[in-house]
Amino acid sequence: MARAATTSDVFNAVAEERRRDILELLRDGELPATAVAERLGMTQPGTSKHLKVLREVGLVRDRRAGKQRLYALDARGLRAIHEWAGGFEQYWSESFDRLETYVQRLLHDDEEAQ
Amino acid sequence: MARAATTSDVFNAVAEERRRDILELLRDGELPATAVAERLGMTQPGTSKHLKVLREVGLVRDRRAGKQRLYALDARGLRAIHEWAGGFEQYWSESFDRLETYVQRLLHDDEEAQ
DNA sequence: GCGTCACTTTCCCATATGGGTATATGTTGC
DNA sequence: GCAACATATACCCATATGGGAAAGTGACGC
Repeated sequence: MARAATTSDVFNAVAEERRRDILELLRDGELPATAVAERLGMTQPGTSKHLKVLREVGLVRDRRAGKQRLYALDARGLRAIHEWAGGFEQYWSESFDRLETYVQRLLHDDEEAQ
Repeated sequence: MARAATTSDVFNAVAEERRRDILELLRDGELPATAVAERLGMTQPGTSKHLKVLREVGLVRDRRAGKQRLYALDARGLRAIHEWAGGFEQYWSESFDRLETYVQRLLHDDEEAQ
């Protein structure tokens, strides 16, 4: 097997930095595909592909406006990520304490080794 | 170019569900690699590879304990993800409203088209 | 209908993945 | 030193990626 498809998951879709950039950009409002490409300095076909991935996982919506296709953020899917990471909140608060315990254990092990 | 390395980012590391499972498991405390494999029903080499990725991005730490190697969660890196997703919080709250606007615009477009 | 603009899709490629199996490394106890 | 146990690495494979270039689709204005 290979790596999971980028479209299999919001997590996978968002793993690509370019796509995170796109989402951030779209916070300011709808934009046509070309504008996204320009503002992020990406090629037009490249942008189109990234937008497709985001569309497939439901993080953006698109609507036609004449020849243009306007892309808009649909951030609801990001909530799952926020909540998943939030489930670790107490642990990253404790991390310093834990790290200290860990370091002290290492030091202790060294003493024993000598 | 291919997809970004799984070790290039916390986002990429966490895109793999198996690795998220490992992190969740380690919330209950340190575990030797074999225990992780057993509890998640993964092969030993597979687990070892996933743990390596998590180690390289700093989401787990390991220490030797005799023949065993105990892995512990270091959740600090997940904070970045939590905060990044949190930056969209107001948007997923608004999403229903936006979706409505969007749908109405679609309906409107249809009317015009007829 | 036709040219043009705005995109999307198709191809091709280099790359790295995750999974399995087999093998190597490291540590302990005798 | 050696057997046994705990992990890590090396190999192999199928797969999908992101990027670039080129070709295809759709909508508009004349």
